[in-house]
Amino acid sequence: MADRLPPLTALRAFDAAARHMSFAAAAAELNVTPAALSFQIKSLEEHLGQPLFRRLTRAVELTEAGRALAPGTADGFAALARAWRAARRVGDTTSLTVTAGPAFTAKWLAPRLFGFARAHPEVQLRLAAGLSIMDFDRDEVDVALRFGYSTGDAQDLYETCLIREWMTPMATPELAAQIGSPADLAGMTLLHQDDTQFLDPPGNWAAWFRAAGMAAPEEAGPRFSQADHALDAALGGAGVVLGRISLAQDDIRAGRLVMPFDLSLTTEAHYRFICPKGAETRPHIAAFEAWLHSELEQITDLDTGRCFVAAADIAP
Amino acid sequence: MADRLPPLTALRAFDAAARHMSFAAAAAELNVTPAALSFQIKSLEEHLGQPLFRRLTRAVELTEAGRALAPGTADGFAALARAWRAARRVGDTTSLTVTAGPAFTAKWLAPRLFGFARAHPEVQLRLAAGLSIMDFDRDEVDVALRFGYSTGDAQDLYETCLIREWMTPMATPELAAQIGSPADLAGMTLLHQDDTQFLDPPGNWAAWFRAAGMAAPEEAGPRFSQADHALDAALGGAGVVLGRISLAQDDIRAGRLVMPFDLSLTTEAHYRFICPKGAETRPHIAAFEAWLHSELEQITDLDTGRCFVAAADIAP
DNA sequence: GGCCATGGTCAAGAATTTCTTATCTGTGCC
DNA sequence: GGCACAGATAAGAAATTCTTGACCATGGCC
Repeated sequence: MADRLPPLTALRAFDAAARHMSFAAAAAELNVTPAALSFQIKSLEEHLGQPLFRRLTRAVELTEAGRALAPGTADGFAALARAWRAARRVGDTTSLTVTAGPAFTAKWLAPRLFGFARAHPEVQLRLAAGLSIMDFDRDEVDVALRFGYSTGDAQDLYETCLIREWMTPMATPELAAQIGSPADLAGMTLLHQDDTQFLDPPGNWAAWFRAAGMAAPEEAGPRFSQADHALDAALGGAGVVLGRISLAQDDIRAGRLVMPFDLSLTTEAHYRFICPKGAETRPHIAAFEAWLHSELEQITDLDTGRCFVAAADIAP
Repeated sequence: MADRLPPLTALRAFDAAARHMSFAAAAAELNVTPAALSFQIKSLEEHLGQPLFRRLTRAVELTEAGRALAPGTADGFAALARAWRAARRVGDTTSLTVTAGPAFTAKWLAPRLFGFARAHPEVQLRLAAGLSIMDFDRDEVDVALRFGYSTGDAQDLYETCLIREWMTPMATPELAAQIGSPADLAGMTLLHQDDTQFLDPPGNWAAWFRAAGMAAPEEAGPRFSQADHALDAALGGAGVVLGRISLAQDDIRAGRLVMPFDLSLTTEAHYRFICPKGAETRPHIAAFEAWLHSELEQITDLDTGRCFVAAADIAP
């Protein structure tokens, strides 16, 4: 019984007092009179059996017991507040926070967001670019768009596949004019990106050259940690990139980049739409998913006439 | 203001209900009637604006909002409970939890604990061997004994130096009989330990040989992650260990190990007594610290007649 | 089919907690 | 000395939380 928690209101009063190091300020924060706060602290100290604050003449300071208690209450109430915000978000159909990788955000999502905003003016969309965010409650995110393999072991997640990705060499029209056969690439600057490197099998130049039936030239040329930077470099004429179609779509259609070969590398990795199970039925999330699917469908035009080789089939 | 926390009693009721997935069981845990619990949940749902549980015929299940809230409340209340236990511990003068490294626990602390228990029968001592434990509140530890450098930047810690450590070759009397000069060691099995390796400069065989004015023989021989295991191996006649005097004290006095050379390596690293600032005045902690100091004083006998070289002075 | 046990809900009044008002104390500062 | 400040105390008021003693729906059992 001695381990059971003391009255929570008293704990909260202590937390506020410890944060402000002032009973008066804490009382103001909690919208109560200083007298009430003083009473709460006193009752908590009685529960504990020893004082938590040392009352100095016009300030208070924590006793050792108070110092032991304060960080934990701060953590505890912060966790409760975060949880409560997460629960409130569930009922909120006016704002929608989406996290996606930086490359996809820059090259695909951001340019199209205006379309979604026009179709759904009632929804306030917020983007959080980054790869690491994955705790929906903690990070206050509603939807995650991720490139990779479906783990399948996430029980409480709703997950759908958005598009099948494929990769092929891409370059500016001027540069592409000098390319006749895959062998020509050996003499050119190849741009590498790290973020398809982690795939197994990796979707990199070596894999593409194997698919083309030739040995890969020595690994050289600049490396980029983000695919969009590699693509931007190619747009500037810096070299040939093994581009991801999802990211390059707009540049291809606009003629800023061309694909000199039909040969395209496919991979088991997909773009996936992920949200907490049950969230997919909330109207604004359902609307966003539907919009994504309809927008991404257009990408399949570019599939026609291409020759696909799966990275898994040509693994060394 | 919508972000402000709802009534905490209601949150706690929800937490219990979510953990048990049963209102009746939650009510029993909190020592209230099911009606009271039902009322609390309902009031929480009103605060949130949507239901947290779906009431099935003879069970309840969480809604999406409930699933978003539940893990956070569990974390939050666990943090509060931990903090409260930590605060209670401060007023408790009957039990004392000490953490020390595994080697020091095995070779020095544990054999002497009986003496402390006899001198202070009112204190219940608990040992927690391990190197990683350092959060006094989180891990519910009162005192830590650590070997290493004083960081000095820990504002809210009380820290005193227990002993100056030194190292010298040690072996069984039989094995030591074959050792005349440092050069003889080259042909023998040297036992290595990893836990003085991290020191800077490291307190290892290479350093001792440098101090002895000769090149270290090739790094060979068994390695131990814990110093007490290396010492135990030496006691079994497996080889020569560069032993730490604090750990070997008893074996040296008993004649189970001998030190064939006067040459001893000292280091800037110390054994330190560490506790939260202010805790050092609590009677049972003060008693323990005093006892440690008086016990460790005896070790200085072994200093007489030895030749000390600081590891820092002979760094390569 | 009827009955009972189970698990949750509701409403009213009781009990307890929590808050306010008003007054008081000690200390530093002008 | 007197004032302002920061907190403490006491008594009564307000709010909350709880219990009692109903009720309801459902599934299993005889």
